[in-house]
Amino acid sequence: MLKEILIDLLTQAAAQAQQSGKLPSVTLPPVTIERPQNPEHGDYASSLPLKLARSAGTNPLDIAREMVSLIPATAEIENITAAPPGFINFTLKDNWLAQQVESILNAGETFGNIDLGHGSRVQVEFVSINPTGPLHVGHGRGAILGSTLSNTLTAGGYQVEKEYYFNDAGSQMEAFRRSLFARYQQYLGKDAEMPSEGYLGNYMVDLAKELINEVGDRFLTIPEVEAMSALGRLGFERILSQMREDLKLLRVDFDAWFSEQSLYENGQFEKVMSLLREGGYLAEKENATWFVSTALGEDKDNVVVRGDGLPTYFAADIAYHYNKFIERKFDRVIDIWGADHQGHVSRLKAVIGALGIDPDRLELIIHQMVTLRRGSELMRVSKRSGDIITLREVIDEVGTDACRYFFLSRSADSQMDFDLELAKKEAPDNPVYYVQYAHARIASILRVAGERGITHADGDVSLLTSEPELTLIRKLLLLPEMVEVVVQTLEPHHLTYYAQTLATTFHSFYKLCRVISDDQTLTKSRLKLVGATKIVLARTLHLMGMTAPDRM
RNA sequence: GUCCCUGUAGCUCAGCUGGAUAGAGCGGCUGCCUUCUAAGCAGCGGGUCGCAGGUUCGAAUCCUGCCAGGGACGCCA
Repeated sequence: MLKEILIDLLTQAAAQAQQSGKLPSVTLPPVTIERPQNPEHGDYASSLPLKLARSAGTNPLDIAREMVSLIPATAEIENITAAPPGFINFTLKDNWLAQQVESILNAGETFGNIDLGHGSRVQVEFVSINPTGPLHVGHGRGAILGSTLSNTLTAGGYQVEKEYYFNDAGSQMEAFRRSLFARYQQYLGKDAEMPSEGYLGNYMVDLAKELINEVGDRFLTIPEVEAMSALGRLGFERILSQMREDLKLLRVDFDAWFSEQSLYENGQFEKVMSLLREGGYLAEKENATWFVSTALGEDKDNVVVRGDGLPTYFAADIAYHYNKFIERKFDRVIDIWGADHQGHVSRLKAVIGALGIDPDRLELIIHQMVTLRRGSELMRVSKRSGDIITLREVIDEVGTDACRYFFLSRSADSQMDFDLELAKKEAPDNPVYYVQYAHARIASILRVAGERGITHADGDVSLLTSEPELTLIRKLLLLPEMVEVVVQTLEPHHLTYYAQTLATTFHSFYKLCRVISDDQTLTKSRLKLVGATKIVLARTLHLMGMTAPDRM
């Protein structure tokens, strides 16, 4: 990429300046290249002279001028200037920019790919909600974050595996089974009490009715423990498949569904516990087994095996992460969690460190909570109590594309209100349609050109010299840099900003430059440009998991 | 009490590994459809970047304290 070339040029110029004694031999700070916000400052800029000035004890502008004089001419760069107080600005050549249209057309949907991962294996684990009830909006946020990030990591040269971890063991599952059986009995006219920690939502009643329609009352006639377990299994499978459907509707899919239960069945849980025990990280106290994380600088110790002999969620998670890193040998693991799991981060990092795994290989994305409202009315989102608005209802009401865009346009760090009324009311003005409209407009131009029998394979891109054309090309060329930003920060929300500015640039170009005109050669050149723009818009939308419609 | 996230335009939010006049969308006000989609374009107005200190040539961005909102501190997950 161009950025690397510029960094090389700067590094060499600095070294040369030092050799010739024009610049004191101080250690070079990391050479960084920025994109200036003011176009008058060129396409790229570096503040290296300003950073060098302190240690060198010289005037930054003098350093900038000296370095500028040492940077050789290249095919891409029109000019390099030193600007006060000590920036070096690079401006690209118009004809080089124009030629990039051909590169984009040749690359097609691979344009934007940039090999940062070199094929290393990264696992992205997300959603991973207990299959004890329907998904709600908060889960949707994690789902869209995860799927978009995965798409982008793939574009960034990583081999990505998307995984859903489901807790089919443990006390929540137990509470689910008992709740479901209670509802089942109640609906069949038997007196049964809901467990105190049970799932009270109406969906459990509906689920019980559905199952009765399917299997009748036969679970009343077999031993209760057996009935509960079998019925629970059916309910669990039903909820899991509903989740899959909801996620599919959101265009979120997974490569693997990982069962917590499997960790106990294949002995991995025991193996990890004995490893921790051998390492001296476990202690028996208060009738339970503890991971002594205080010895590793944590605030407190954590129970791994409870007094009743059952492992805690934390213990299962330890085994699960051991499985990810040691058994399956992922180079990097990214977990996406809601803010309510924040407190779990440091102890999990501590324990994988204790297992001899570099904690930096585990990266956590914690997204803040989502509150759902309809106007000023706050909607319930909790699973255990009462009625909820499900993710499914939100998708049906708002639509997949708008939903994805809405979740993606805010950083994971900010808590958000999902206002159904607003989302619906603003649907036609939603930025997602603005971006898609740009794509549809281009499709329309290409359609008209086709109808008129205009072929443009022989179009000459060097005719693209006007300001709106070059501005558009510059914007197109940012896509690989956006992919790089998202891969490095793990913040997919930058994509929405890019999509929006790209669409703006195109709409503006569209107004100023007529594509299909009497000038046949220019028409062909511009058809190439809008063709390239269509590719970049589509790619950006696809990275975000959205559709790129040809008509609107 | 401790830990994490947030506080930027009327509203919703970008910008935060320090850089050159603080941005976008929505809303408000003005213009623009004989020609490829007006779900569009151009322009105007709008800001003590929560508050107070500090570091720096330079702070919305980094550090400290305070205030406000959200989340977590469980032998739940």
